[in-house]
Amino acid sequence: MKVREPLHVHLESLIHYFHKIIPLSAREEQLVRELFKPRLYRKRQYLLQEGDICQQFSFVISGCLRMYKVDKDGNIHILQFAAENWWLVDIGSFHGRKPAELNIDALEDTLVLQISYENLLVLYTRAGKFDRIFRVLIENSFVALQKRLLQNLSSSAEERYAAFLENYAQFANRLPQTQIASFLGISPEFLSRLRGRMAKKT
Amino acid sequence: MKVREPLHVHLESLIHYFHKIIPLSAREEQLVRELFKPRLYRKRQYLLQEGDICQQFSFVISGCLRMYKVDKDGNIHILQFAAENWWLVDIGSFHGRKPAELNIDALEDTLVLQISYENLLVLYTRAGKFDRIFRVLIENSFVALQKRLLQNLSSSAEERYAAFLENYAQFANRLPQTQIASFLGISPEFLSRLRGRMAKKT
DNA sequence: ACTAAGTCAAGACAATTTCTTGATCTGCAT
DNA sequence: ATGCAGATCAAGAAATTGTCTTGACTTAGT
Repeated sequence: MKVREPLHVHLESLIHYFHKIIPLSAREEQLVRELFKPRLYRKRQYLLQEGDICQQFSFVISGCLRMYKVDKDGNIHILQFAAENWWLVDIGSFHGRKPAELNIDALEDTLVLQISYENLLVLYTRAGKFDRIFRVLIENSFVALQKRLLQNLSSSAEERYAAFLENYAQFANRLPQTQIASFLGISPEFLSRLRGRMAKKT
Repeated sequence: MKVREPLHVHLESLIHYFHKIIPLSAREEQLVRELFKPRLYRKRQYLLQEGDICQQFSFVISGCLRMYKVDKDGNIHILQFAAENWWLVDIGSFHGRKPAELNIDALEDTLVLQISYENLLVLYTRAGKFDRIFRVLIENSFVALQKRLLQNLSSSAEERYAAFLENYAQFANRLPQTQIASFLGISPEFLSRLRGRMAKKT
């Protein structure tokens, strides 16, 4: 009985990603290479479990993650998906250094590049440019989040699903519908009916 | 979308387990309740990865774990399974405080109670009785290990498999045969043939 | 009373994992 | 040099698990 390929991977996608925000010097690239570590999570594995302190800021190279909250009844509510070139972290726990209320796990086998809290501080200290870069990242996420909240407040399930198909096209054909339903905040059965209806219309 | 039962679980199985070895006082029970933490690992999730220092001594509440070594050719050799009411830890790494050569992962979704190295020291300091309890635990494991080694040195694959069926009956119908083969040190194909043969005989 | 949406249960499909078998190979002991 | 223990590789069958859909019924709001 044998086992898995090695974890030797492209920091390149990440460097390229940063470059698109602000070009990096050779020294800064070097820092990135040193401080981000690749790691493979297999389907269903946790990156973060409720109650633990979130130690890693993750950039997805391949695969797909989800971040969710489990409520008192055991229902799960998905806050975010993250696939190739997305970031994922429980910011509250990571920056507040306190136990997470959220969970993160893998929906597919997923390769990430991670930087630990300590190393992120090092990165900020040694190259101020990353303050800017990460600010931009967070701003983008913030805007997306607001948009999503607004969507939820104002639209019917059908409208939200339609919006999802537009804004998150990459996920629509990739994720099980149970997951999409949980992201939209409806039951999988109802989503199935919605899809039935919508297919008829067109 | 719902999910698994909550992690609030029977410390009771563990307390009961200790009681069978030596009765505990109320204060000692209290220590156990404080120092052991429940945690859910999903199928295929690692509890310990080669190179990391083993931080936790685990008691299985439900599910099943395996501890194994990966050799230079990438072959895996299973040293131990652990199901309900079994303990599992890489003692070398845990007590030696040095990088593990072994891996531990979950063969099923598995709920464990874990005590960290630091807390185990606290436990020993605050209640000497646990020195005794854990000595007994280790002794038992040691004996089982010796027995298994002897078995391996002296028997054919067929005999070893027969012995496995006797001594580890609880695992035989529960684990995939690939895992059993790896535990016995034979190929899954050969195990399949052995089973074929043995079925004919009877 | 109608609509949006939920729950529960069952069946149908799809995908993944596990088991078996055949063919072929190696090493060792007779 | 033949026979047996055991390995490897490939392919298909069988079993298990995960996903999607549908029907029947319920609840809450307008």
